[in-house]
Amino acid sequence: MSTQPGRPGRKRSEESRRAILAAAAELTAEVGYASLTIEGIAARSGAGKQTIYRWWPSKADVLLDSLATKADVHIPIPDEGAYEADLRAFLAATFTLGSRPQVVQLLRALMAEAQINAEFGERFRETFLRQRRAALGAIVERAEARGELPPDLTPETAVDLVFGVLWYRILAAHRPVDQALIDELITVLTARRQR
Amino acid sequence: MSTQPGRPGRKRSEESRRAILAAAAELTAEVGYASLTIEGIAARSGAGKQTIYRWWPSKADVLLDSLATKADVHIPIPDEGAYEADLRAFLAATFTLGSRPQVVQLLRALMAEAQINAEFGERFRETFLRQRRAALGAIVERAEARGELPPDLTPETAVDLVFGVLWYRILAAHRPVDQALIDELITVLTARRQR
Amino acid sequence: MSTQPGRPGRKRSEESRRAILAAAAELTAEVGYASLTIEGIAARSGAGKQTIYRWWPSKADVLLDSLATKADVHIPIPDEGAYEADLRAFLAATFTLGSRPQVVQLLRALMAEAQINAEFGERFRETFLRQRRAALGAIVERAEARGELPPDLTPETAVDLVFGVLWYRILAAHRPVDQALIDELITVLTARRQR
Amino acid sequence: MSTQPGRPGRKRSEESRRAILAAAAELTAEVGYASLTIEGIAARSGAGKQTIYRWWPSKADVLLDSLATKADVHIPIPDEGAYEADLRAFLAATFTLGSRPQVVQLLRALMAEAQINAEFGERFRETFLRQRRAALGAIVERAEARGELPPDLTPETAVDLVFGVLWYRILAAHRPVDQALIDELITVLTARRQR
DNA sequence: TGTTAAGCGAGACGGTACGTCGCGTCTTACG
DNA sequence: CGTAAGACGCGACGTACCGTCTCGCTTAACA
Repeated sequence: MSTQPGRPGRKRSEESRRAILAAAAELTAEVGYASLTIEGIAARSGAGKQTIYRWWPSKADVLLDSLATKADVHIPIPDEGAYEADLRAFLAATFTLGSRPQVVQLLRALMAEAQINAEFGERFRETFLRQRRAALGAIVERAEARGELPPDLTPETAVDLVFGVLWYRILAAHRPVDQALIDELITVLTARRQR
Repeated sequence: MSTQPGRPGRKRSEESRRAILAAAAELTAEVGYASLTIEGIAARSGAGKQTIYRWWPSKADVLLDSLATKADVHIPIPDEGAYEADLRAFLAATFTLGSRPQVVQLLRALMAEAQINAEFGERFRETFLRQRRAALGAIVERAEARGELPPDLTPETAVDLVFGVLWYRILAAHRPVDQALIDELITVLTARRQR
Repeated sequence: MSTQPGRPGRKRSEESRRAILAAAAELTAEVGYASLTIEGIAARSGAGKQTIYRWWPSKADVLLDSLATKADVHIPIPDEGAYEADLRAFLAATFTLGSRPQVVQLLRALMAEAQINAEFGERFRETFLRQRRAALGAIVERAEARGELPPDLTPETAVDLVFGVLWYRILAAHRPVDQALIDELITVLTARRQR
Repeated sequence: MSTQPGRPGRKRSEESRRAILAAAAELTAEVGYASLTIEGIAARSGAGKQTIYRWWPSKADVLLDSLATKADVHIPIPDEGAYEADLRAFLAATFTLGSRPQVVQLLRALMAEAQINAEFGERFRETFLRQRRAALGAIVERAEARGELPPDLTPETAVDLVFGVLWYRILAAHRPVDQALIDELITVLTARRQR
């Protein structure tokens, strides 16, 4: 995706790159993903279509790149020593993100495209989804090693449960993720409630 | 969507309807949802495009209709008296469905379209998703009334958890749903294990 | 190029056809053949690009069709009984046509395209050029039968000489064809001058 | 079009120039003028596009230059003292050239471009066509001064007749120029036969 | 012997048009 | 009035080249 410096020929224009990512994000917010077109992005950004096709294989990849640009999308792996605190921090961070309508709209579009376009699906899973799973996975595995996970609940399934609800609310239920859900999730994912 | 009987003119052709639904399902399996087109369905089924547009608002609606045609998609609400048995029956039925690749492919396409096309999304949620939620919801609410649900777990969230994992595995993880997951889900959704 | 009447489906739109031919001729006059585009013709005529591609294989074919539309392009084969009179009539008609700048511009473009695009060249020769050759050819062959052609001049070459000068003036010399040239040509093509 | 000698900087690369002219000629023969592109010439010749644009205004000018490179394209003005001998020599030389398919293909392309691109047309006429006219013109004018031209045939028209047939056969008739035509032309252009 | 300036291959850039695909609408003739 | 057929206006696709613009490098003439 980037040009080595020691080569002949004009360098990739960083200005165009930024303009394209910005235009794509704006247009998605304005007209929706279904009406988003490469031609529209080119026109809005002042770039030529070829410049977009040169660097991204599809409009979804432009959006994926644009999403990565937004700073707060990167969720750190919390490690405060305590399982529940880590979990709470992770969920809070993730769900804060989920409360921004523009980001949610983007996530819905990307997940949809991933279903329809297998190659993009691969990229989406490998880059975006995997990172998120890894973050929560680290927390949960640490907990399991300390025996803080409920018995009969593998770390894998625990992670599936969390992301499952999160995505289900975004994709199917259209209900916001709130504090109550966080509490319930923590109840489900910790052994403490057994008494 | 249907023709009143007591009126002049030719009646809707049941033959065309079936051919269209079949062609749509076949083509989705063969070329994928992204490459599915109304023109393609018309050509394969021998119908005119107008006939399709007359009875369905979009290609996704044709597929949704085609899905409803498949017999075993209709999941009954089990009521064997015992919460865990009901739950197990529901999960088994649902997950059996999820093990048929063609059905899974269809579900992925419809869920994707629901993200991209708001009007279809509405129809998809109202007809397809709601029925399923209602089935599981009935079971879980019965359990709650009997105090068989874990404390701090509302019926709503319990249902979200189940469908969340199911859809997450279909849409994001691409891992099959197996017996192990069913057992874990039952563990999470019943209070009994706490002691 | 035409639709049989006894078939299903919408008929070819005669209105579109006319609008396209007119737009093509106008645009050629306004911006020149080099800047003539199918998109431009579509925009000006209010037709879709596909409609143009459906009926004509290239922009040159549209122009060729448009040329055939102009009434006075059709040159009759004169037969007044006398060779020189017939010849004079044919040359006058042909050269009158050659004095209309728009037609000349069109002819130059078509002849150019015929050099560059072999398939169009074939069509241009078979439809347009051949008819003209046939007209003059009839006159000259009649004259030869009566021994009115100069000795050692085959009818073929006689026709080549006439169209040669005509096209050469149009394509290479950019000089108008005038009465003097007609007189000289008649001198060359008749045996009378021999004395 | 050429670099002044007394200045700093790298000199024009003769090697590139030759490679470009050769590539252009080869490609025209291989894919035809319509598919000839500046990018193609650059790729084949190993030159950069900028180098081509620096020295030639269009692909047709490259070909015109390439044509001038071919040795036998330069037709001398014969002067053997006798009109008919000069004429015969000129026609033979010209028509020999016309029997080389590659040269003919080039001439067709250049004449076509001259119709379409006015500026190139000007250059083509001023450099290429004018020289040829001058050569034949000299012969014919000499003959006229000696009274060897048929009466009522101006030198101008005589030259038009010759080049007319030549180009007509190349552009429109696609028939080779043969000895018979030469004989007929000489008959037409000399007064001798009249008696 | 450096400095300066032009030419060079490479290749990204903003554009324009291409020819194709599919949309959703609209006649047709037929049942 | 429903139906298969198919033309229509439309909009976007992804591609090909255009002519221009950096890049880093090479090659000369001049200081």
